[in-house]
Amino acid sequence: MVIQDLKLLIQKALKNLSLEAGDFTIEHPADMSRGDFATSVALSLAKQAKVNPRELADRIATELNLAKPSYIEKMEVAGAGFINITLSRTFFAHEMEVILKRGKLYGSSNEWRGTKALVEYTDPNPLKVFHIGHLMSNAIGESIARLIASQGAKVRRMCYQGDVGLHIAKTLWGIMRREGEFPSRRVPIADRVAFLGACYVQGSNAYEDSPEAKTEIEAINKKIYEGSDRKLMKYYKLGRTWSLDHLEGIYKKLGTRFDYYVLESEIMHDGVAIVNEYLEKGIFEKSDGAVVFRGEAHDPKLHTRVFINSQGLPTYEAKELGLNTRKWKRVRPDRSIIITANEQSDYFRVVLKAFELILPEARKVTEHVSHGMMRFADGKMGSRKGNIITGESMIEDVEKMVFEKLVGRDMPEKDKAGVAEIVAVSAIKYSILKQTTSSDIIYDFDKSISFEGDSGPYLLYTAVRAGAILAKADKEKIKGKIAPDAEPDAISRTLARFPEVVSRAANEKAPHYVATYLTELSSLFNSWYANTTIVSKDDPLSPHRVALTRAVRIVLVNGLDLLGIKAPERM
RNA sequence: GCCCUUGUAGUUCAAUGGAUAGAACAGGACUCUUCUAAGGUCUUGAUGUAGGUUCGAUUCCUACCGAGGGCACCA
Repeated sequence: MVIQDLKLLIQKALKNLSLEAGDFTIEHPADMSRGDFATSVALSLAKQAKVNPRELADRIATELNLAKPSYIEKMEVAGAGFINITLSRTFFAHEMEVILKRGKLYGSSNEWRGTKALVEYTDPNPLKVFHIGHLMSNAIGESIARLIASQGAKVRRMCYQGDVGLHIAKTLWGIMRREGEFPSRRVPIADRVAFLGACYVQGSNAYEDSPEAKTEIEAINKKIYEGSDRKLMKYYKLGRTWSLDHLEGIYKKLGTRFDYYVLESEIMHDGVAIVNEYLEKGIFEKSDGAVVFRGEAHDPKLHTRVFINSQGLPTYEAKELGLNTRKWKRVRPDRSIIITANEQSDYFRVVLKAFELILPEARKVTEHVSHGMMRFADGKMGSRKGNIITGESMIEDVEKMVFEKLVGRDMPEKDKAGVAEIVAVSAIKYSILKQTTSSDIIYDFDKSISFEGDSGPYLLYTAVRAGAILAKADKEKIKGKIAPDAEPDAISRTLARFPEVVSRAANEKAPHYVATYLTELSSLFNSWYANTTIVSKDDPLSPHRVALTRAVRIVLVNGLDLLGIKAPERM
């Protein structure tokens, strides 16, 4: 990448001037008209050199210009002592050719080559609804997986599903209360799963409101752990199968394919064994009949957590140890990334500290990436009210809204449902991925998800438009051809930055850099589109414009793909 | 009480320690005989408070104020 070359160039110039290079950065000027790159190295070195920054910048610029490579148009001093660097038109002509040539591969690199990365995300619970948190985890995890894969990492996706624990017992308690209503196989799967979700709500409310119910639910929990009650196990296994089948449909819609599925029930015994083993070694201790880990003994910012409860059952903590030990044994990743909501951040700090004492080499490669929660503009949606917006209902609602917009569009009726799904998923995913993953998302139920402006559909619309232009160019037999002497415009300059944006997004596990970038590119393209006739038989500039349009389309589609968003042909 | 995260236009979000803090939505004014108007053009408007570090702070540090989350047998 150019940026590395520039850095070397500047380092050499500094050395020739006998200046200590130190750590300096090369950035993009806020205003593109100033140049493609800028460095403030003169400003930071001025003090050491005991000269005024402007003079120093002049000296550095002069030195730089002595060995100016051909891909640079000019390097000049501006402002208080910035050195602005503008790349040459041949550079951009070449870069545009690279985009057209690499196509789908443009933006990928081998920065992460040799790294095997395991990404765990989504993590829904069978017998419970797929809620918005799972949607967020899925959107973010999928995008991070794609980003690091694009940089050459070998990526494995894992989904960890909680099929044991108190939440399951709550659902089963509800089922036992409504045994007569238990749906048959003839009922559509979505309705069967909705029944399970309703049973969970009932059980969950009862658990909090009634001490008797609480005791009953705890007893059910124990029975499931032991597998002792035949009737209970029948409903449990049936419900679990339905849930998992149903979830599979959601993953497909969202564009995720997992390489590994791990159920809590598969690793909980491992978790118990690990805790018991290290209980003897003194890492865990008994307290009030439970087995706990004293986090604060290792780090004052940590706290005590229960790994095995006083009934002898593993908590989420013990299972987590089982899971991560299995990851290490089965997959042996170089990077193990776990994506969950930030309400689990402190929990993970404690559990990972325990894990560090048990399997240090595995802990070293494990990191927890937390994302914010989705909150609602019109007050919180309490899960107890039963009228919560679930991940599924959200997709459905948005799909309906998109479908309505499609009425009267020049498009075959049979294609509309598919397009509505793509557009709806793009709207939801973009709204999650456009902002820093760590902060909460405010979901305004009245406005719902915008299809205008800074949105997923805006990006799709831009890509579709570019596609329509290319189709027209084909029809009129205008072949795209980059003009080597074309004046580089904001679009080409922006296009050429794509690989850098992707690399940064991957390294920082921050998809929003890509989302923001795509919106900026779309805005530039739409503006250009509005006052430029791209396809025009008589215009000698047309082939260049068509080629540029193709490059825009390639980058948009590639960028959307990195966000886990499909681009439709029409919309 | 302690810990974590977080405070930027009316609202929802951007801004690898750099130059004039960018968008979108909402409001106002325009814009389809032309490649998809889910578009484009113009327009009003912001860094919680007080210090500190720095040539330079929205960004780093400290305190305060506000918001969200977490802190033993849920996940």
